[in-house]
Amino acid sequence: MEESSEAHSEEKKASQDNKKRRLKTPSQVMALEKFYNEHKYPTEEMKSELAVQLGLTEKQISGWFCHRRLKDKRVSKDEPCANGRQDRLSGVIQDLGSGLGQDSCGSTKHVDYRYVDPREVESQRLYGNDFPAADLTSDKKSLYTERGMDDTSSESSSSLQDRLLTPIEDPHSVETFRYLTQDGPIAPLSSKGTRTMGYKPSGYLKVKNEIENAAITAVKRQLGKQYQEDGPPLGVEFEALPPGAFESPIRDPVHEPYYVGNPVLSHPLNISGLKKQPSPGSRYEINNSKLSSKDPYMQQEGPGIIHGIGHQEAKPSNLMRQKSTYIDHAGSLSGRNSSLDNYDDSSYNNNHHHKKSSKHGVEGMSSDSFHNRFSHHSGKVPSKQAFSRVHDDDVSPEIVQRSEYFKPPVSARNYCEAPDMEERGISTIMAQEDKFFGEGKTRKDVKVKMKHVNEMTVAKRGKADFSQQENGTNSYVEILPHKNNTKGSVEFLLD
DNA sequence: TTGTGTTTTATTGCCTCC
DNA sequence: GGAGGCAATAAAACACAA
Repeated sequence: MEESSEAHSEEKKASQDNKKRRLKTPSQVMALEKFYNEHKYPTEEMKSELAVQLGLTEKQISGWFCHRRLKDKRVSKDEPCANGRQDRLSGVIQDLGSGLGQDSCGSTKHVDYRYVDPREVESQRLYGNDFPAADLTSDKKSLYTERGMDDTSSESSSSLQDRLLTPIEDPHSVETFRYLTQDGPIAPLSSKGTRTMGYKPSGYLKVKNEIENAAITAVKRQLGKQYQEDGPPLGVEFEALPPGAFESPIRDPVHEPYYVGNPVLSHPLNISGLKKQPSPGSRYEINNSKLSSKDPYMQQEGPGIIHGIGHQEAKPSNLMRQKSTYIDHAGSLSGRNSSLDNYDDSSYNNNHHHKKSSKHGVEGMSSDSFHNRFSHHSGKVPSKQAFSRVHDDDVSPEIVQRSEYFKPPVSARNYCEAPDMEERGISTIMAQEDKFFGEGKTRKDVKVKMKHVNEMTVAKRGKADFSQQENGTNSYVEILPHKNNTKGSVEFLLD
């Protein structure tokens, strides 16, 4: 009797919980944002898969995307979007005067010149594979600009944040694209989506060149110097810049102290050292060693954090301000030894578990389900069991440990997750992030730290003082950003 | 601790397209 | 007519200042 009534009450409670508005977990939001970056208009199949992945209903997914688009639009509308506004990604001053504006995820109803039909853009992405070889190269470039343009939006919250990453993300998004379309489950599934997504050089592509020119020009101007045609290749480990790699400066005393583009470039040791030979006994090393055997991704590159932070730094400080909440994650980076690292699982569980409704019962994702889904799965929707979702309170120590790398910037509002992260298993990040958010630390606490880090990095950039990097005590936050910048703004510039 | 403002989520209605 | 999307609205969750 008691049991039944108890069960009944629980059922009732669950039912009420379901009615109640429930916040998406950070991991869910992250996954959604991530997906949103790739597909602003997901197909039915995508939605359902996403729903399965995240333990949400399709309705919720649809609603979320809908609101997300609205948010994008709203934000972009709020933004004056004046010509020459700075690209949040790379600090590139975009030439909006060319008429390319930034697409918000905008509705097709809007004829605002700033909007580029997202569906069109997306279709181009989806069919990137179909591009002529010649186009592919240029398209790679275009992707950067596209994203840049595509990023108008979200100043606030996640959208902006992730978009800040886009340039860096882009190179990977190309890849993402590949797996999404070639062997990923998405493309084959998107019967509807693909149906209307034939590639037609219209809209954005029409003005692509203009965009590129404007962006490149802006970047060059910002850098204050020009690369030579045979400058160092980007996107790879940099050797010391060859003497005379640059042409004479473009008389901009203000940027004089800067190394061209990215100071880090001139300090290859910093990058490689960071990536390959972290200080002995460092957390990174420990994690890396652990990861190396299990996570091939981690072997390819440094922690996703690297990129994430870089994005943040690339972002204008005024933008950084907003939604500092998520920046906090990055902040935790610098304080690897801080208590932030010492959170325990129970905190999170206590904080969040009680809020969860019984409907889904799953907040996190299996450690690599998301990633696998959209990258390696052959297009078949795995069974639910296959996802073996990680319950919030079921985050295995291993996962948690692995995730520590990504602790920082993955979040809805400050989506600084690196492109790597995207490919390395969002779920891993998600698990970690959920955990992170769940830890007893308040966002406020973390925020302070992050702020500090940001200020440091900004100041550092201004001074072009890299001595700290050389002393070996540098934090990821301090160095990584530069690398990001390199990839984000310079790479495409030179590419 | 509380009040207030902001953000996020859910719902509903209308519109457009197929 | 159904599906999908946008827009408006309400309400919950959250952040923050006093």
